[in-house]
Amino acid sequence: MVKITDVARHAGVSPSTVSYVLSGKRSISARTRERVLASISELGYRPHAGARALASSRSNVLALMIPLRSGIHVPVVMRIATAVVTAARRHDHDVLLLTQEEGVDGLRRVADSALVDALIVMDVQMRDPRLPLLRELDLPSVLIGFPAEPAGLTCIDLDFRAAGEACAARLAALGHRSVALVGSPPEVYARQTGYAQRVAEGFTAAVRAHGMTGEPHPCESSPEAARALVDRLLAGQPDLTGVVVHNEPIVEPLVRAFRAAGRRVPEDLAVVAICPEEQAEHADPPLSSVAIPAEELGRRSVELLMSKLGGEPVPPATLLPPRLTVRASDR
Amino acid sequence: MVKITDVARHAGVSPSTVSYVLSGKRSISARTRERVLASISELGYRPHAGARALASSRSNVLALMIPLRSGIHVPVVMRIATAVVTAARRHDHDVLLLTQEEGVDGLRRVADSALVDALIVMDVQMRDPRLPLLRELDLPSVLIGFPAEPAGLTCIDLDFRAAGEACAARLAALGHRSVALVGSPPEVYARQTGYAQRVAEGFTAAVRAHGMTGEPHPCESSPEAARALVDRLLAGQPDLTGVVVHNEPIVEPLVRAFRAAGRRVPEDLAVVAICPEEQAEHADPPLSSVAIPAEELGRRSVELLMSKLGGEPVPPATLLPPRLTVRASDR
DNA sequence: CTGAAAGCGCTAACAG
DNA sequence: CTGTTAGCGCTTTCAG
Repeated sequence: MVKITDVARHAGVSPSTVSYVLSGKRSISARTRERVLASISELGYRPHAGARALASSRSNVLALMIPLRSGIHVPVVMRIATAVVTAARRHDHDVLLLTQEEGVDGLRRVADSALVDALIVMDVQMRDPRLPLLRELDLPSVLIGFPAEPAGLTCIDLDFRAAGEACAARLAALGHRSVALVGSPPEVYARQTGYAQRVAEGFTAAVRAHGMTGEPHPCESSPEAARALVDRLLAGQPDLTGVVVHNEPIVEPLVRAFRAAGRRVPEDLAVVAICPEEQAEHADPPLSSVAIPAEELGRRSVELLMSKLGGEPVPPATLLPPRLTVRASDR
Repeated sequence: MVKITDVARHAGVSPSTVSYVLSGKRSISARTRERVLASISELGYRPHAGARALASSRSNVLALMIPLRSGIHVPVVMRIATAVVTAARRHDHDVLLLTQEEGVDGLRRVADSALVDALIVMDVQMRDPRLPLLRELDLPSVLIGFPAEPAGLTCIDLDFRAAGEACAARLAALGHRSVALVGSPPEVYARQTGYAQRVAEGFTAAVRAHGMTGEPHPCESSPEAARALVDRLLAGQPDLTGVVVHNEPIVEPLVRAFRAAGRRVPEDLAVVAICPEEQAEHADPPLSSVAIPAEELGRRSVELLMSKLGGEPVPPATLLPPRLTVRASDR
C-alpha cells in the first residue's frame, strides 16, 4: 500500500505538504503542487480512509436510512437513494445504507462510532421515534418528510398539502363538482405518515374552497382493492366526474376499474395523479399529474447536509412546490 | 467522546483487555469480562470506526454496487440491497452503497482507500469491464450474476437456464405444443446480460427436447410493446397455447393483451412467469412461476464474503435451483 | 510557503 | 490470564 510518506519522499517534500496539497487548507506554490500531484498519480496514492477519519474526525460518509415497510413505493425510494449517492459523490462523500429496521439504535451506532458525519432519514412519521435522538445528536441530519413537530430539525419534502390542493383546484377549474381522492393504504394513515394526511388535508380544503363535494378514501395498493373502491365510489357518488389518485401502484388498475364500470378516462371521468413523472407519462392515457421529485429530494438533502457540515445556516423547512403537468387524463 | 482508555480506567484494566473483551481474540476471565462489559454499557462506549480500521486494517464495511440502468427491475434490486444490509448487520458489518455509474473507478477507489473490506457487484454482464479489477484486487468480492468467463471469481445467481427449462418443461408436461418466451427488453440482450440469454437458452433447449415449437421474443417493458408482441405472436403462431414470461413490468399487461385478443388465461392460454413471488401471487389470475430469490441472493452473497474474509474456501459458482410454484395461470 | 512532530483511538505483538 | 507498548496512516498545530 502506498502511503503519504511514500508520496512525500517521491516528491521531495514533507508529508504535511502532501496533505495540504490534497486538502487545499493552506497555500502551496504552484511548482510543489505540481510535483506532489505528479507523484500522487504516478504512485497511485489513495489516502487511507480510516487514518484520515481518525486524524480529522471526518469520515466523509453520510448515512441514509431507507424504509422497508409496506405502503411505500419502492421505485421512489430507489430514485431518492441513487440521487443521494450521486450528489454525495459530487461532494466527495460516500453513502452508508441503513434500513428502517435498525431504527434509533442503528442511527446512534453509526453516529457514536464516528462511522458517518451526517444522517439522512426517510419516511418520517408524525411522531417519529427517531426524532429525539436526531435533536440531541451533534451530527447534522436531514429528514425527508415532515413530522408533527419539526422544531430543531431540518426537513425537506414535496409540499404534499399544496399538491393535494393543486389537484383538486385543477378539477374545479375544469368545472367538476363531484370529486374524490383515492389515497394511500389505511396503514399509512394509521401510522401517521405525514404526507398521506397532508394530501388529504389539501384536497379537502380545496374541495371546500371551490364549492365541490368529495372526500379522501384510503385504498390498499392492490387491483382488487381499487376495483372494490370504484364500486363503492360510484354507488355512493353516482355523479362523480373527477378523481385525484395518490397511490402509485394502483393508478392504472384504478383507471381500468373505472373503465370497466363504464367511465372512460378522460371523457366521463377526469383523473389527476400524484406520482413519479415517468409513471404518469407511460400510463394509458398519459396522466395529468403532480410529480414526486425524487431526484431533487435526494440531491437537495445532500446539499443541505453539506451546508450544515460547512457550518452554514440552512432553512429548517424546505417545501418543494408541486408542479402540475397536464397530460391526457383530464378535461 | 468516550474512548477505550476511559473504559479501561473505569474497569480497572488495561486498554488491551477491553479490546480483547470486545474482539474475543483471547480468553478473559469471566470476572474481568463482566466488569469490562459493565463499564462499557455504563459509559456508553462505542469504538471509533476509523481508529479501529486503521489499527486492524478491517473497516467492517462491505460495498454494494447497484445497477441504475433501464431494463432492470427496481423492486428486485431493492430487495437484494435490503437483504444484503440485513445479512451484513448480522455479521457486524455495514454496507456502503455505490452506483453502477461509478464503474470500475468507484470500486478501485473504495478498495484502495480501505473504505471497505469486500465488494458485492450486481447486474454482471457477459464481458463486464469490472472483471479485471475484481480479479486483481486482493479484496474478496462476489458477483450476483455470471459473466462469460467466471474463472477466478465468486459468482452467485438463480440458475436462469434451468429456470427457462423448467418453465418450458412445465408447458410440455401440460401437453402444450406451440409455445413462446416473452423475454427481457432488447437492450438487455444487446448488452449481453447473462440472465436474459440463459433463460432463452434453457427455454429453447427444453422446447427442442420436448418436441415443441416456439422461440424467444425480446420485448420492451411497456404495455404497448406487450400488446404489439401479442398481435405479432398470434399472427405468426395462431396455434399458440403456452407462454413463458420473463419481463416483470409487463407480466400483467401481457396477460391482459392476450385476453383482449380473445385468449383467456388459463383456459385458452397457459402462462408461466419468472418473477418475484409476491408479484406472481398478486396477479390476476395468480401466476404459476419460478421465483426470483432476491432475499436469498443478498443473504448468501454476504455469507460468501464472510467466509472469504475468514479465509475459508468458497465455491466459485453458486447456482440457486429454480423452484416452480404452480398457481392458477396454467393448466 | 514549508517542515517537524505530536497525536487521533485502537489493535496486536511482545512480555510476563 | 493480563499489561505494556509500538505502531496503523493521516492531519494539524507549532515553528520557522
